[in-house]
Amino acid sequence: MPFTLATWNINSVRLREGLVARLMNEEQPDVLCLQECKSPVDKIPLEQFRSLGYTHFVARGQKGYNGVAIFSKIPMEDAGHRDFVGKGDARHVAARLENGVTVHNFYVPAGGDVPDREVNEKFGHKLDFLTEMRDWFHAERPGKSIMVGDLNIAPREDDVWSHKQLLKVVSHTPIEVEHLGQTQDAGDWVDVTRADIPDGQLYSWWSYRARDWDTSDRGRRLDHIWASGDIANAGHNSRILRPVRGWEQPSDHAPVFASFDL
DNA sequence: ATGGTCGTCACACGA
Repeated sequence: MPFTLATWNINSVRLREGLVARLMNEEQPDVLCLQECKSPVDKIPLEQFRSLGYTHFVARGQKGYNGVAIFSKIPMEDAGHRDFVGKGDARHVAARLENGVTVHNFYVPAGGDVPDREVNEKFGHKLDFLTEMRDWFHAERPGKSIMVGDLNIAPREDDVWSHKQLLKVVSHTPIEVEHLGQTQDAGDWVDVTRADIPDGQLYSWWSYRARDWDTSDRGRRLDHIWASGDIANAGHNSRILRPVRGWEQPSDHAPVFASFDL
């Protein structure tokens, strides 16, 4: 049974309820994973999403920060969550679809401005979070799984507008790329987006601070869809919906899509 | 080289 999955950092699900509904209406992903909901779970607007067919829902939330949610038209059960780095942050939730596929939804810490854990504890937190993900995936050996989210790292040279100018900018530093690579290897994860679209610049995030994000096009690919090796071949039709970044009062992230024939 | 913009929550803080 084929299905389509999307991941989107929404930057407040309450402020952008209408944009979420528009994406559901226009694109109809079977499963939609959101990050940065910035809302307690009991204040996430559900009614409109339910009326659009997204009758299944799991989430983790906290007031004002972080927050991850999975909306699905496919029946699914809560597959738990983990408090990486033990700060009580709502940065991970998992669900098991009725077809047996487990979906992990992550929001990796952004890491602050200075890429040095000695002077910026947020950068250390980001690296520690990735290390704990690596060790967990190594122990769990996930099979028949998809892992998505805002990983806040653009690993490849063609995942950023300027490799050279971003080498010392948090999200593209070698130590972050190394940590992300180890996390990917530990779970035998395949980068589905890049398996589908191996060549060329690819971005999912453009800063709010640019005068004209579309023209300057200084983007980064921070949002990812990975699949475990046993189902990675089923992934296809990957795409990033760049026009969504130009919708009214948008998130600074565009949604990333992939379909799976399973 | 610097500052540029958002969202949340009520003062800065995180991104």
